[in-house]
Formats: sequence, C-alpha cells, structure tokens
Amino acid sequence: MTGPGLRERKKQDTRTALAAATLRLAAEHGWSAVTVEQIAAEAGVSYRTFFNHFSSKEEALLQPRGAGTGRFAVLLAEQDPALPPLAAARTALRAELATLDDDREAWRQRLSVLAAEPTLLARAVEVGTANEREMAGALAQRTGQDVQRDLYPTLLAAVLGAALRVTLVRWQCAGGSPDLPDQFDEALSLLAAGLPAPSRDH
Amino acid sequence: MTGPGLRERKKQDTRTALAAATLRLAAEHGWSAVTVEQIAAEAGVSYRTFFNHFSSKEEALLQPRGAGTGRFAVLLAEQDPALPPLAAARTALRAELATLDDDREAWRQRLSVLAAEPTLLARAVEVGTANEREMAGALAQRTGQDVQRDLYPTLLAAVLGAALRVTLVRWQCAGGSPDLPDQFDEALSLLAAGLPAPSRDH
DNA sequence: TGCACAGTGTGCAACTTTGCACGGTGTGCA
DNA sequence: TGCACACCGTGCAAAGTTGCACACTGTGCA
Repeated sequence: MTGPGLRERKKQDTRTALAAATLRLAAEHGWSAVTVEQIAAEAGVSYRTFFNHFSSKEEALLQPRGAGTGRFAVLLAEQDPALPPLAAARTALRAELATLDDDREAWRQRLSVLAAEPTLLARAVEVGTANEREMAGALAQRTGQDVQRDLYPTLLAAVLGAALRVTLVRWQCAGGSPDLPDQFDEALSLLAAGLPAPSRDH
Repeated sequence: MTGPGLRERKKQDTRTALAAATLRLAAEHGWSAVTVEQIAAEAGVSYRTFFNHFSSKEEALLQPRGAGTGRFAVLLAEQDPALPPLAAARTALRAELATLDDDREAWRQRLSVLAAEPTLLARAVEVGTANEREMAGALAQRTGQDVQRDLYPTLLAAVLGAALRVTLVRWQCAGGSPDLPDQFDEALSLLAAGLPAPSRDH
C-alpha cells in the first residue's frame, strides 16, 4: 500500500520537472536556443542527470512520460477479440490520441516547436521507433505470432507509426483545424483499403 | 562536353573515398570503434571535411551516393500510367533494389554492420526520411496531387519507407536467405490487401 | 589573359551524447 | 534496529554534430 515508493516518486518528479522545463524554455526561446544545461538548471538538477532520464533533447520534448508505459498494449487488449488487428489498433490508437487531448495546450505547444525546426522532425522519427517496437510486441501477442519470425506484427507496427507521424505533422501544419483523431482515421481508412489510387476530383 | 567539370569530379572523389573508408573501417573494427577522425585520415581529408559531405556517420555508411539522386522519380515515371500508384511504386522500388544488387557484397557488409549495432538502426531511420520526401514528391506528380495539401502521397511514401526498412532489417537478420525483392514483395502484397489479419496456420 | 566570384577544404568553438567511476540515499532482509 | 545492496544523481572525458570565419582554387566573364 506504500504505492510507488519514495524513490520512484522522486525519480518521476525529476523527470516531470525536466520535461516541463524543456517545453517551457523551448516554447519561449526556440528549440535550438535552449541548451541542456539551461534545462537542467531550470529543473534544479545537474547537467548529467538530464541524460539519465532522456536519451536526447528531443525525447524530453516528445516523450515526457516515457516510452514503454505499455498503455498501447493495454488498450489493444481491451478491444473486441473479433476485430481484425488493424481495426483494433485503430481504435486503440484513437483512444491514445484522445488521452493526448487531456493536456491539449501542452501538445499544441510541442508540435508548434516541432514545426518551427525541420531538423527536429527527423530526430522525432527516431524517438518513435521505440514505440513501434512496443506496438509490434503487443500486436504479435494479439495475433498469436512471433515478433522475430513473422513479418506481420512488425510491418503493421511500422506502418501505424508512419501513419501516426504523417498525421501529426499534417495536423500541426494545418493549424490543428481538422480534429486529430479524424485525420488519423482518414489515414487508417486508406491503409485498410489497401492505399487505392485517389480519385481525380478534389 | 566538359562533362561534370573538374571541381564536381573532385567533390565526388572525396565523397566516394569517405564512404569507402567508412565501410572498410566499420567492417573491420566495428561501428562504434571507428571514429570520424580515422575515416577522414583514411580518406586523406580533414576531420571537418567529413561533415561537409555527410551530415552524420550513419549517412556515410548508408547513403554513399547521396539521397536526392532522383532515381526513384525516374523509375516511377517509367511505369505504365495505367498502374495504380502503389503498384507502380512497388515495381519502381523493386528495380531500385535490383540496382542495389550490383554491389551486393558492399550492401551485405553495410547491413551486417547495421545489424551488429542496434543504435545504428534508429539513426538509419532518420536517414531514410530524406528519401521519403523525394518519394512523396514523385508520387504527388504521378497522381496529380499537391504534396502539401493532399494526404495520399505523403502517407504512401511514409508507408513505403516503413515497409522498406522492415524488409531490410528482416532480410539481414535472416541471413539474406529469402531474396530481398521477394521479401519486399511480400510486404507490399500485405499493404495492397489492406493488412488483413494473418491466417492462423503458420 | 586577368579578375571577380562561388564552392571546397580547413580550423575553432560550442553543444549534444555516451561510457565510466564514485558518493549518497531508499529498500529489503536478518 | 542495523546491514548490505541497488539505484539515482553527479563529475569527467571522449566522440559526434554544427555554425562561423578564412584560405585556396576552379569557373565564368570582360
């Protein structure tokens, strides 16, 4: 009943403080203008400690809560077993995106910072690969396959990651006008249909 | 009739020498053991010059000839206009992969180095994003769409990049036993079919 | 031929990222 | 309660990455 324990709580506090400091400073001064040293100082810890919590500056901005929280696996397991994997993943990820909506303003800021720096975008992709591994594992469990042997889970995870990335970028570029889950749904519909040639009228 | 000109030729020579030195040293001593300084020395140029040609160590290994050579655009334009985009891209990329087969040994070495270092894989993804932009542009031209406005070309390019990445990794992990183009074909077939649930028998 | 210019190669400095070693403090067990 | 252990925070050093300024040399033009 002690819960997470004092140690764990302290660690989380540090991580949260670092992530918050990163976002605040980046939003105020621009991404490249802020250094890890400043972030660490703002969070009240040492320079080196920053890299004990995040493996890169980008990760501090884009994965404030950490990657392998297993939320996707849980959400996926909750889906109706009768659903095919792609449909189940679509619903799970929509739920995940809805969660994101909780601190909508923070994410708006994050993507705004991201949009201002093209370099950041490339590195953001790297951050995403960790999530893809997690997704692949969860999908393999659902289909009863082996991540190493079978192509399907890994491919599906990679494709979902790609769709997610594209959706996020376009959502930000468009100023957030179409709802994020809707944009994601559009992409997933295209995938489910086998990426058919677009109709000529638009 | 002077061709590329002396200046351009010299530049290419330097780039080629750097890429060759990178591959040779990495294959011999391991990726993390070789430093940019050693590579530059081996190629007979200064440390700083390395980064005039490649934006990262990874790029020197994985894109020895540079990104935007436009080969994909040319190959895509050669495909039968009646083919839907996905099918045309599939054929074009297969042709590209066949080109890779020309210096099969070099690529085998590259992927071998890549497989030995998990970190490298993540960074490799970053390198791939440049190609995806090129693909998106070529695809947009084929479908008569706008890369900025329309989702389709960007999404398709991202998905193709994902499929390519997954295929390459699996091909290397499997020791290159199934032919690379065949593996890629399998992935593309799944995509074209809308990523249906895998059959339970395997 | 001679000149102005643009593109390479180079050195320097700042910053990011990572491996290693060490000290202090929760945590689990006797 | 007291002890051994594991883990977090920290400092240091080496390597990767990038912007800036400068020298040299093809290139294009008068």
